[in-house]
Amino acid sequence: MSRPVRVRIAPSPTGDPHVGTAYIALFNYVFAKKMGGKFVLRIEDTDQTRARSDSEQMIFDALRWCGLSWDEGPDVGGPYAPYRQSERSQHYRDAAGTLLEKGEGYRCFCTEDRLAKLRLQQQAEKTTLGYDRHCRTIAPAEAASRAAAGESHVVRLKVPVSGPIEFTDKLRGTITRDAKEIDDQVLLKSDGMPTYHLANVVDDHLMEITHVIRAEEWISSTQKHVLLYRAFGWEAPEFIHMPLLRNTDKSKISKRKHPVSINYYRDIGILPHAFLNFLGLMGWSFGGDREKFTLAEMIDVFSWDRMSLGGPVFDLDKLTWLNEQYIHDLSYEQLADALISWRLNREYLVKLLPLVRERIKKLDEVIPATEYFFSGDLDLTPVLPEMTVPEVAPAAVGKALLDYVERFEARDGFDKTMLEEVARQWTEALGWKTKHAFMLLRLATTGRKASPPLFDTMAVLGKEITRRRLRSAAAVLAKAK
RNA sequence: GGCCCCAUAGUCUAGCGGUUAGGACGUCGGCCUCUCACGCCGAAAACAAGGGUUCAAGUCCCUUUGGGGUCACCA
Repeated sequence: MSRPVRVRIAPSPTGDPHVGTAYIALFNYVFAKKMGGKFVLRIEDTDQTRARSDSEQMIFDALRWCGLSWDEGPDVGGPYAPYRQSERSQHYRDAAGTLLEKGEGYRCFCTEDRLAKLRLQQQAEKTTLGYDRHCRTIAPAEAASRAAAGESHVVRLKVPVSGPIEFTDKLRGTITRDAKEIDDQVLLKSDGMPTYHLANVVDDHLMEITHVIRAEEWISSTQKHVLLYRAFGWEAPEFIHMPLLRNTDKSKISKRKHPVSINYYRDIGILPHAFLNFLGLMGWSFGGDREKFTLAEMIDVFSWDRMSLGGPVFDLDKLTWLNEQYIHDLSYEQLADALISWRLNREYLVKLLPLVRERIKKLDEVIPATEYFFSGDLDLTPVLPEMTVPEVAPAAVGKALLDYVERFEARDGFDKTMLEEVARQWTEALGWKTKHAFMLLRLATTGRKASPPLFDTMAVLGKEITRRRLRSAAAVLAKAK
């Protein structure tokens, strides 16, 4: 393959900027730079039910904070624009039309209800799961007229009934699955939007992506993508599936068990270089016992044969140690700058001073009064005895805290109005007295019985710190007796 | 459960047929020191199991076990 190297990171704007996105972005970036190629950022926002309005910008900001930049993307443009899938609908509709014409795809009119029943039945009979190809035999002309009459439908891929489908993964060699294990994947949803499978193949082809570097979780659907390239008559890119970052229990890293937002690491005072360096240690090694290295050095020596494939556990202790090394290397001037760009700045002070001005009599009181605004994790031991709700077991109190987190996670943004609204609904659902519920939140988020107004405080602390403190409190309570 | 991926200390990893299995985090001990931290020195700690192949296996092959992923009109 002599085409110029083009790789992409394709995050979905469905929540907070994910550490896995940074991880995969890093390796895409490094490989692109190593090969003198281009690194593209493409937003995969085809799921309108899950899309969050503030998510896309947070992804840009978070990746830039890491020190990664892209040659083409929604915000910087480029020769293959647009880079937002929601703005590329016509491409996917055209592609689906092509498949229909070629007889490689077909319209499916099955209702969600029918599919749900089918799934239940298959579970009961313990037969292989998957679509039963009910609509595959409808004559194309009939299907076309039903569609023209406005009947709701999707477009599915006509997967071969059997036969081995294989592809080569650069890190793992040939991976084979039999077509009979693969069901007829939905390509175009009834709302006219493509699924990931269609969109990524169409876009990777149109954007002339040469190497698809993505997480291991995609391995099992790669055969579908190969089938799609084949159906279109397009050359498939090379596939490189990275290992998955893991929780301490080895499962795929997840927000219930581990901080996954890049912003969390930023907010607790991890330096971007340390963060990127640490991600570079996950599954990859520099060689020669070297653990501390810059992005430029990583690019310089980069090679895929230094990858190991066991899923690496994201170890906060080691990240913290590495961060310490970076901090100690900083000059005092640089450290001052780092602190200022972190939280010791006018912007943050202006945010929190409205909460403390009435509470101080002399300037010297501001630091002690706001200490928890500048901390990551708190030591809750001193206030643990206070963290009770009458008639409720500590473990249940902890669970309730988790429930509150779930509730605000489900909402856009992170402002005091939303936080209070959610808290009041939550309190009511629990049947607790407001003063007990709110004191609990106060103790968990500030470690103190007295604080500025709770929801203002949470808003200033930010989502990451707030979430982490509430989860930590829940964990402590779960262990309490 | 079917299919697929993976497998060196608690964790991140080096190793690419012949090593006393190396480094790092963490843990423990000591030194340094006005305290703490840093730093330095040291210790415990690993090739999942069983079969092959080979003069020789952590390294190659097979099986088992274990872990993970995936089975959506989510990505």
